[in-house]
Amino acid sequence: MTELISLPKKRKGESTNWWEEDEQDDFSIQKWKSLEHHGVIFPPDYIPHNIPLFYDDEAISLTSEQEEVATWWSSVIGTEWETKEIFRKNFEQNFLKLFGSDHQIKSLDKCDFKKIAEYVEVQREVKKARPPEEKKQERESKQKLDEEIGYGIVDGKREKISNIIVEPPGLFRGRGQHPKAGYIKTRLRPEDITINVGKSNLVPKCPVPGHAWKNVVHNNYVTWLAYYKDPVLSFSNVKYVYLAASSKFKGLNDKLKYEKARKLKGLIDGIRHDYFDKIKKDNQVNKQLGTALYLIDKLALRVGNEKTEDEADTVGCCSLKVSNISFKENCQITLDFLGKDSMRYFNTVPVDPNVHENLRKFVEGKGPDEELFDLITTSSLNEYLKTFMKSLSAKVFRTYNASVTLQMLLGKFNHKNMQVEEKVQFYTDANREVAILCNHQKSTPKNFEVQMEKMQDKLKDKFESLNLLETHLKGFLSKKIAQNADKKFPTSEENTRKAIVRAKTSIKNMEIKLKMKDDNKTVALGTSKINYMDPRITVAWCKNNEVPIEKVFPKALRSKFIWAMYTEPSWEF
DNA sequence: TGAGGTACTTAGGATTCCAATG
DNA sequence: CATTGGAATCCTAAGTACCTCA
Repeated sequence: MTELISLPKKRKGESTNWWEEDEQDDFSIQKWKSLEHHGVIFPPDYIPHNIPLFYDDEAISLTSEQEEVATWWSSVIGTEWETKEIFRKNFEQNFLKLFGSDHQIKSLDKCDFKKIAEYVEVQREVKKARPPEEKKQERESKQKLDEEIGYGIVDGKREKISNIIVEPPGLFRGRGQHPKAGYIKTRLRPEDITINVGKSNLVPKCPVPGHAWKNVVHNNYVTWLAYYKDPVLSFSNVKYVYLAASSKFKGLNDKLKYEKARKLKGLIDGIRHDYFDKIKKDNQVNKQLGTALYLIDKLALRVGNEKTEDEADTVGCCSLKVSNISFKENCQITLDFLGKDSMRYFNTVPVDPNVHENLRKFVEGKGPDEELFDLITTSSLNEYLKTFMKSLSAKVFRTYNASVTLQMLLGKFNHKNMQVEEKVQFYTDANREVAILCNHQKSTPKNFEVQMEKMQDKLKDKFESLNLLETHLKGFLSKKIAQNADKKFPTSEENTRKAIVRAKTSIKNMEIKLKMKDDNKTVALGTSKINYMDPRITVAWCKNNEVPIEKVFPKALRSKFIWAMYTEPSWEF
């Protein structure tokens, strides 16, 4: 077997890699012994441009704070945010508050941001048009800064930090119908930040002169380096600063996640047996538990925690409403609801007859806004799962089903002689099936249609030149001089044959590309690759089939999954 | 048992990068 | 050499899960 992945050399008797160590178990209790880092840094202060806002054709000069917020709005103009009702309404309220009730500015509709918007546009152009050396220098100084403070030291090992710059101020872009979309996200100061470092390690210096961190703690039961209250959702949300995906903290948890899913694989037959039991003959609560778990297992639904009034109204399995389900003939149901990120789940599937009957009963006598599963909660469902395995919870089913599906699909591969590109396409097809199972979507790229047409045209051209080549070849065969004997056509029969082969592969590749593009129009492949499919399945498959790993895992994924790179070709999920 | 808090994973869109193309 | 479009990465919102406390 060729070694297709370049790996750090292992030294005899010395193991510096966490995934080769034995002490992974106590990670669940104590995460580290020493932790050292440079804290967080803050986005640059706002620099005013002193361009006025016009109100009833009158120039209004703004304070720096008002101007900054007005400038945010200016860059929203022309995007769909500008006309999004909640966003606009919330912004107006927030914005007017900055002026006070006796100020003449009383309505967003009458505000004219044109001059500021022009300025924003010009600045954008200026930034884009910077000379390349300047851009390069900027990039380099950014890298240097990152090199200096973008790393922490955990138990003596240098680790990348994922987010050292705290979130800049701006307008809150909540997704879907988020009740707080358009709120002002205020600027964070050192006084908002709690720092976590080792007791005997240096406390990071506050980067803003004359200011100080809110607090410094030494909590080694957690993996975060710092946290702050979210400026918009401060009542509930906390933002953490963590190490990057390549770190031991993240990698080890990731590995444990997949190991848990593999354990579920060993139990799944018993679990399915048990929930079918519950579906059939138990009391109402158990009927709901069994039926909900059936949907989670079969359709890879999220568990669906309750949400508060201050969030977009989305659902998962346990929070499904009567209006989200409809019943079709042949034991089919249609689920239609907005899930995480307000992405629509819309699917018609046949279900087990008992499930179908249960669901019909759950709906009986309820209004459209009432809960389908009114007798259970996500906690009670997870409690039920704990009876099978102490660390089992609903989300493990998504991981398990995604990984099992990938393993099964890749297991069908038996085309070792394929071109690498075709092998990659096979992999992508499997990836897509998983993504569809998990309902990972993306919006159709802008001017997708135009680009498809362009590619179609190109393909047509390629067919035409293939035709010409074949005619040219016939010329040789009938011993006539080909009429295209000039310029761009090959001068020998052999070369013509070669050119034909080249043209054919080129057409084939183009067709593959075209099909992939269309198939992937609305399917997001990345999410399942990053979060759901055990990377060892992919690594083993690549090794077995001589596909270089970088064809399927870009750099960031190779370092995230460094622990999986040593997987043996014979490994199975 | 339910609400709120905490810590972590998962998610799509925006932005940036980079290589192919004219 | 500039443009452009797809891939890769960045950003931060939005989930899950579990704990504590009344």
